[in-house]
Amino acid sequence: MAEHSPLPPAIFLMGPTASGKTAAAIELAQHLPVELISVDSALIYRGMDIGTAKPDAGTLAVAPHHLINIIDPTEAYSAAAFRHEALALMQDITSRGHIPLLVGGTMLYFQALRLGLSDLPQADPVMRQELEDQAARRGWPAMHSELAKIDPATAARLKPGDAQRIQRALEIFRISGIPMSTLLGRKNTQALPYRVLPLALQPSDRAQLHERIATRYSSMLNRGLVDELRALQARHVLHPNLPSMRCVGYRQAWRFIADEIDATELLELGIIATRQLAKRQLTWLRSMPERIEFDCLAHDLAQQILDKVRRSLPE
RNA sequence: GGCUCGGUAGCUCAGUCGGUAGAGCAGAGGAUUGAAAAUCCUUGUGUCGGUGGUUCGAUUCCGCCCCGAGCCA
Repeated sequence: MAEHSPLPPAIFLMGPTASGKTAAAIELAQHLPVELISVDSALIYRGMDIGTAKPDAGTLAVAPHHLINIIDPTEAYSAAAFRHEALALMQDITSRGHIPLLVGGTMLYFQALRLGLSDLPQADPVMRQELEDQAARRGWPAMHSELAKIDPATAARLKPGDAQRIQRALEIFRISGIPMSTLLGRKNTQALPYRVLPLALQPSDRAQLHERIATRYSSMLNRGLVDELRALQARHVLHPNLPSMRCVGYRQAWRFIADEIDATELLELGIIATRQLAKRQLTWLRSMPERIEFDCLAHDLAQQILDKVRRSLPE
């Protein structure tokens, strides 16, 4: 461990959806020389504002967030792209004498930043389509057996029903000729050159977070989530399988517009999907070592975080 | 008031030709390397509405009662 080079500080503010991350981050930005980087796989989309609970223009003017509104809903993003861009931004911010404050709920992105990613070939839409077509003919279990022949370790790790990961493993092999497990096994320590303060927002009472989620989703619908999606559909060529259209809330709104579900189901299913998202995010958080926990239901959450950050970053 | 159909897991329901019951959803837990707000895995004991009767044995058959929906008066 090279703890002699004084690493510059960085703050991670991680929490499930509806935990009040954004409000806390904005509070910090008003008192400390921080710059915000959004760590959120949904806030990246331009035009997807209501359903992603994106801070409004006024808020963004006061507290600018990097990595918000960077691509159209027709495009795809990735953990690798995030890592690349976030690292560059962190360097810029640090060179300006500021502290990078990474806020969000996409835990894979946080992990990719902190632990790095292996050197894998990037996604190839043509190859994926090919694999998709083959799977449609032969079924995913057959694709899983094919994977078992070329990469037994990965096949053993993946469940035969996990189409997405089986597809990725096959894609990696067909592009590079090397099994995914081999590539993942290569030494690849890309330690993050920052002293990270990992703050985790978790609810002391899950039921209360669930209520907050229900209220918030209901208000998203009142504020025109469905119309927002209609506008996007008019402006772009969209498909329900696009990553953007699989975002919680939008997926359900799509089904409502397609007349598959009624307004009652739209509300109900959207709330359920959001709760399940929060749950998955909490699973990630629990598995993160050395996190500093806060109860996101505390009324003085922002103040607590501010105090903690001040104590941890002696200038 | 009479008739009919219902009352089984938090919800929607299946089922037991009589041997105390199981799916989907929800909830909970877990995995997670270029789609991650994605994708996948694990996890089901509940006075089978109540009460009498028949029976070795009733959630199942019969009687009565309660509750809900519908139809007829």
